Amino acid sequence: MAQRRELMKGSIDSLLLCLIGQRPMYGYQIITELEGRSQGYFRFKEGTLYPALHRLERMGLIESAWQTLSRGRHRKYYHITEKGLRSLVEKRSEWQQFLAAMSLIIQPTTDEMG
Amino acid sequence: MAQRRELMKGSIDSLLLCLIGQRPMYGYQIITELEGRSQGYFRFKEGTLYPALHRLERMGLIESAWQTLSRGRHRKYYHITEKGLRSLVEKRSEWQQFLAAMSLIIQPTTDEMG
DNA sequence: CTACCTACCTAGCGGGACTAGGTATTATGC
DNA sequence: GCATAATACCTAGTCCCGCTAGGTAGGTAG
Repeated sequence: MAQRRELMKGSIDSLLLCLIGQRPMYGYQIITELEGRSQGYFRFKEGTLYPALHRLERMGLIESAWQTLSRGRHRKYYHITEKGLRSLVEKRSEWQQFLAAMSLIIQPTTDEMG
Repeated sequence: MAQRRELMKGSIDSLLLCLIGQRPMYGYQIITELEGRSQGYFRFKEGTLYPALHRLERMGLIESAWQTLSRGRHRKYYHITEKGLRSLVEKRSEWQQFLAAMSLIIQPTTDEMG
């Protein structure tokens, strides 16, 4: 069942903005953080995450800054922008509306069947 | 905001199975029915619906039967199959899990900020 | 130097929603 | 007769995006 993959579409940006909106994070950390917070449900592949981060940065919703740890070790931290914060509010609202519409249809129909 | 389009992916099949699972319906009817039940939220384009119906039929989740009204007028009614019913149960469960995972992340964070 | 972890990146594939166009019947209006 | 619009179906091609599969590079353990 590859339905989960499809369900992701349109939600990933909201998830990323949500996390980064709480505190600056780097890519690899986002993957483990998402898996932890969702109790194992979200397991982002790198090929999913990094392009998504680049897209968000291109759109000006997040910004990045390299941070060096020890010699040669480095991480790219992302933080949310003003525009990103506004977008996050909007995306949460979009999600709520979608949720409401879905639940109007998807209900378990305990008494409908002929 | 084209987010709505992406949110659809992975949900359309569930919506269609839900409707057809309640009673046989034809394509054009599904479009108006979905718009009505969702209070105007879902407005499927024909280029979205018909390919989706054909896909569901190819997968054996629904079956179709032509019905003639007056001379020349005809509708293709879809009804759900046994396999479709099982799939619907599964999809509803998938949706619930996705919903639970999303709500663990997407919450409005009233008290999180540093 | 092999293996695995961290940490980043990307070309290309696949699939699904949509665009834009088509067919055909019925009905209204000029 | 011709145009427009509603009902009712269909589909080739486009776009977007998650993912596959591969790469770079440093650090650590055997």
